[in-house]
Amino acid sequence: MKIGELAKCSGLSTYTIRYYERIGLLPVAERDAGGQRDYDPSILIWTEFLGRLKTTGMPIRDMLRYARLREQGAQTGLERRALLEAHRDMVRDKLDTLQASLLVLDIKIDSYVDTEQRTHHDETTP
Amino acid sequence: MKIGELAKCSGLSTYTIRYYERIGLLPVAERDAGGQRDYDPSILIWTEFLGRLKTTGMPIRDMLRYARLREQGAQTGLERRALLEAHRDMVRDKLDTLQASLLVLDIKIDSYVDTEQRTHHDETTP
DNA sequence: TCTTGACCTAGAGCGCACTCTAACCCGTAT
DNA sequence: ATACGGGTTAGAGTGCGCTCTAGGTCAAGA
Repeated sequence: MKIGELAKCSGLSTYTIRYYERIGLLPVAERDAGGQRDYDPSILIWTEFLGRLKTTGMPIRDMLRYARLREQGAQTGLERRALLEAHRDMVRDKLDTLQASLLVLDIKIDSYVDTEQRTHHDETTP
Repeated sequence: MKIGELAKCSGLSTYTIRYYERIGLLPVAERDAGGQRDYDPSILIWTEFLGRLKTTGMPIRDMLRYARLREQGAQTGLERRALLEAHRDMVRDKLDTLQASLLVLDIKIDSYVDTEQRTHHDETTP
């Protein structure tokens, strides 16, 4: 699997894939006879996991910590788990504040709806 | 209320307050005799609302759209409402994907826990 | 009077996460 | 043979959202 195909499958751009390799988020890729990157499809498991860390808001530097631990093998399991648990707690917090803000947003929107039903608005709120 | 106090109350830095005024997110502040910004406490309602848009991930350029509409007065209500509704939908989506990712994260963490109970790990997953 | 601390401006700098450019190489189809 | 559609590199550029610096003003307290 060449870089273009990995790009399609993973949703990352080829630029990003090379960038991730440069900084150590992706393992240094094997090369084919012509010197081009040649990926084992199992890389997709890793890119998908990275994507999940990313959508949950983990900064690259933390993914990097995880990636380095992973490369050091099984004895880093405890540390990786701790990293993930800390991250999970962060995600839960984010989820809570997001939920709270959603409620406020709904109330705000309702107030606009109300305002349109009466036909004037006092503008004392944002 | 001077800029330092607003900073304390709003959680924004004085840098950020001046920056927000520069770009139009905050109204151009009144000045006291000495030429220093002098805020009416009602500004806090607006900064709090901005904070909510920010924590829900609205980019500054959209907050700016909202702020400009607000300055144009009551007849922009419909447009503001539409903006907010679009944003709310975005937040709901984000909430859903975050929730899904949280589940995956939990499963992953559980797998680390299992792995530690057995005393070896096959490392076929991230 | 002098110092301190908070304020002012214009503009530069920063950290993040990409994203692109320029110049080159390689294999395949025409 | 040559053109094309991939790939390669090092390094520069981008967009976002601040954050800070330099050099100055101003009011109040010792």
